[in-house]
Amino acid sequence: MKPFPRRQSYRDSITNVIRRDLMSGKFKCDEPMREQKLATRFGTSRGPVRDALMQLTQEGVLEYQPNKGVRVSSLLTDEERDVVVAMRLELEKYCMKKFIPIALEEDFENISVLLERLKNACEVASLPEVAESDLALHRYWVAQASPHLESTWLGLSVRMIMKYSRLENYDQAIEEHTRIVEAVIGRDIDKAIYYLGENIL
Amino acid sequence: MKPFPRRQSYRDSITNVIRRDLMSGKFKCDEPMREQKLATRFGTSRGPVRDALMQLTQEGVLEYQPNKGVRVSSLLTDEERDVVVAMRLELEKYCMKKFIPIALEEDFENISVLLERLKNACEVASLPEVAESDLALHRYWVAQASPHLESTWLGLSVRMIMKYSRLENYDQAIEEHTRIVEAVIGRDIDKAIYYLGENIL
DNA sequence: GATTGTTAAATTGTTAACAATTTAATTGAC
DNA sequence: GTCAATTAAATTGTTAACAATTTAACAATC
Repeated sequence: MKPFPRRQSYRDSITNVIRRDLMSGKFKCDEPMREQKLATRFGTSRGPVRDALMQLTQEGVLEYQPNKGVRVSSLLTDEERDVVVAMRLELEKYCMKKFIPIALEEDFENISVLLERLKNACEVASLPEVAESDLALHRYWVAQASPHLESTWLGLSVRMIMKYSRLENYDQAIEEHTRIVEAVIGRDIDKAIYYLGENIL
Repeated sequence: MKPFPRRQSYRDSITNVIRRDLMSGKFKCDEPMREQKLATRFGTSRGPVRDALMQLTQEGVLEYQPNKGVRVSSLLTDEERDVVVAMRLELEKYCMKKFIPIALEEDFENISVLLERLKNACEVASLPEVAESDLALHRYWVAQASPHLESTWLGLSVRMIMKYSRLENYDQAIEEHTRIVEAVIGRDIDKAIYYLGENIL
């Protein structure tokens, strides 16, 4: 028996931190991401940093050029964003349809916790926290319904948020997500999907 | 002045080779991908191999578990595949709409070359070649219309092909793509999108 | 002053060695 | 013989050094 199951790998924690920084606009667009600089910041070698940068490149928030490293990806056009929104909605609707019938009481509890976290973040008005807890909530039913498509979903969602953030309207965010969660717990698929459509745009 | 512009990095070439192997079913499902084994096969160290495996993980064709490496991802369910197909079609329709008005004569020539390559692959009845040239053709207008969404498109397309390959009907593949290309060269957006919808499913 | 060529610095690409973890094999007790 | 604990092997995670490439600085030429 092990004292602790395991800690999150450097790769993942670095990826998450950088992604959060990107979503909260900490880096300018087209700004190059220097491996060594990040490595010293995180207190590791360049290896895990390279892994993280690569993962974020695949998610589409960074752009890679051979021998030149990665830069912050230029934002989607409005049209491209519309397409991304449509794809994400298609995916998430499917997951919701799948999730509600198989959800357990435990799932409802977990979702409630995530909703509370989102509310707190909104009240503190901390944009990066709001973005993260928003994604964490949606991610829950995606992961439960279709782990295969979780990474696909993440890529779409992060880019959607980066392009234009409706998140800044905190009251609305709370209201929308409360409605969704209520519908989920009431196992009302149609209602849940409807509110999802109002939230994802 | 350099003698040669530059060769493709190990990372990319290894990624492409493994992806092709995966699409042509060279690896069994759930089979673990050993880094050292692949490294010796490609004559490199584990570094570039790890990069390639990570990229394919993000595309969704491999699955990663911390400290356990990656395995061939289990196939999508029929339902999941339907969702992926819908998303890819949404994306590719948009690209086609965008591409046709801005396409140059040069683009038409390139597309024709890609179509010929596909025809040849079909006549030789080489599944991996067919899959690759099929993707290369579609990829062309995606990359031209929206480089931002190219990697998103690639992930969806590869998984779609892996799950169930209509490609084995070679005559049909030739016919479908010939129709699409003709519509593109005739700058007939509606027709191109229509045939696209018949091909992507 | 602008342009080209050359050198130096910075950055990424790759490698091999070492650390940590997981998996397999072996041993020992019952 | 079965099961658990221990050891050994295999595999992944991380690091630091080196190679290749790009970028910047600088000098030379016109």
